[in-house]
Amino acid sequence: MLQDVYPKLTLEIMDLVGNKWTLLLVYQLAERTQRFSELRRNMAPISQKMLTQKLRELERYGMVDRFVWPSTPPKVEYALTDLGRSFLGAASVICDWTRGNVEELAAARASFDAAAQEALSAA
Amino acid sequence: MLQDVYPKLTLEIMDLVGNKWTLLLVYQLAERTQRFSELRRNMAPISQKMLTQKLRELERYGMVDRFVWPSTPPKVEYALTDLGRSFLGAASVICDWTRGNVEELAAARASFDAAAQEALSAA
DNA sequence: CCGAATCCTAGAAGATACTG
DNA sequence: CAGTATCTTCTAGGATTCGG
Repeated sequence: MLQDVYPKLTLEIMDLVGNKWTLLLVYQLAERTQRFSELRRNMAPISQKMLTQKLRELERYGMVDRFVWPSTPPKVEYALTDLGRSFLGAASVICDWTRGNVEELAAARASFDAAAQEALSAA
Repeated sequence: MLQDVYPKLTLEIMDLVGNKWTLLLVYQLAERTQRFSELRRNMAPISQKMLTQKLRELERYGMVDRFVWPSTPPKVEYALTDLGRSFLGAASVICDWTRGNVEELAAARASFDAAAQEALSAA
């Protein structure tokens, strides 16, 4: 039965992609290993707190590796793991789907909103 | 440049799958056309409000069709559109990925949490 | 039966200030 | 440089009530 299998699964997926930054962060790290400050620039306007938090989450999921260079000033690099790259492969399918259907989605929304507007003015 | 293309895209994706119910609802409707009350049973413990809200969203995105039978008592059926089925194809790739890696993800979390715990007790 | 309207709360996310 | 700590704001989501 579908609903016995997917509830837990979808909740797991929400943890992975169900927020504003995670997917974008994975895409960013896919380009190359980056330091914290680089990431912050490239992910602007993300806050320090959010970036730290999302990086920890991804590290916890085994999708990102964290390398600390014990120097002064401190230097920390983040890189995608194999699991992270594997995830990116799957996630990019929806990204591509969305990109391929972005106009159709926009048209559907516009049509829906227009109908709602008309129903409103009819009343 | 990646970050010029994907921010808007990922936000669009968050609208689609970045919440607790949407993905599961699409999976549920993929099985067959269903009435509101059927859906509510099958999606338990979803609230009426959430179900209505998510159905409207999906309808607005052109992924779900809504058929009203003007009878007493009222009867309303919901069905996936072609676009909805197309989306399901893309979304199922992440679902399958997650299902295929659920143990690896759990192991990574356990390992991360154990390390954090150890660091804590060392202090 | 289907769903709109209202109220309420937990947790997500932002802003700011401070530290090794 | 790479965080942590704290405070505030915002919103998703649940509970409940009412209507056609």
